[in-house]
Amino acid sequence: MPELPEVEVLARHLDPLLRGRTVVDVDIVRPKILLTSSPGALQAALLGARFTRVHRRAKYLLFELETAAGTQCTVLGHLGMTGRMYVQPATAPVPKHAVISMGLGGEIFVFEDTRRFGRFTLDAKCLETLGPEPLEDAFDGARLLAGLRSSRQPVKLRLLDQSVVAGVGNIYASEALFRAGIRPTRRGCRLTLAEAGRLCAAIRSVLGEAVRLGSSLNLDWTGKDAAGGVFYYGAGPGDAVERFMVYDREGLPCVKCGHAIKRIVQAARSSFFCPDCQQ
DNA sequence: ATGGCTGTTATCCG
DNA sequence: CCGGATAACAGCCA
Repeated sequence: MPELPEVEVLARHLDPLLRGRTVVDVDIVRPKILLTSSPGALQAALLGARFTRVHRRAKYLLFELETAAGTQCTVLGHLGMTGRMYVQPATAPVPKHAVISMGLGGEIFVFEDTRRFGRFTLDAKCLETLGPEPLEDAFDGARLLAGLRSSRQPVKLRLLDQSVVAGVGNIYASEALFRAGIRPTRRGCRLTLAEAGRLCAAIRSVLGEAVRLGSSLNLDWTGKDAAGGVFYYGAGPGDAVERFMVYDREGLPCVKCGHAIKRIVQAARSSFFCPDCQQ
């Protein structure tokens, strides 16, 4: 489920559920998700620790804890492509693809991830190279343009580079470029300041709207019933919420001009755009 | 049913 | 150094 809005909505969901709760049991099912932290080190940090805050940076969930020893500690969670996190009753069966679970006394905090691209780790190195948070004031057209100019890549691929702007993924990159009227194949370093300003505004609006929409919905966090209703909201059966304007709409009419949406492949990933609105 | 596709990203090669 | 390809995985769809 993981781009900035989905991670932000999840952090807001988990914060009140976990804050103040104490970890009484830890089950690390897939130690590969720990990166460089050892299972023993993570176990030691978590066992007896109390959650003090859950928040987000880029696509990472940040779990702030006060350890049993009384020290402050941050655990990073990343959902990869298919990660989910939720709190379930202790009596419910732990899901097939659980990678780690933590007993909270009466309830269990579960991280499940079928493709196992996710992470749950004490290793904070991956935060060091992240670019600006797109929803913060410091992110503007000039800041974005500076990032776009650091290579000759197509602008779509620049947006996926987390050191340029943090939290944009494959779906919202296409959506933002559509809103800004910029073709994904344009070299990022060739954009004008005015175009970068439009793209910056488009990124902020598309991410901001998705956070607001996701926060307003009553989501099924386990996703067991609906066909993936939690992620990229509006996919649920009978749900009339508009989803995307170009992503996954190859051949369908552009919502603005009616021309058929095109799909191209860039760095082995699909990009979608309107050939008329995005010259 | 086989192969191509999927919301991520670290690493490997040319 | 740069940028594209691949690998890490499992499931879904045509």
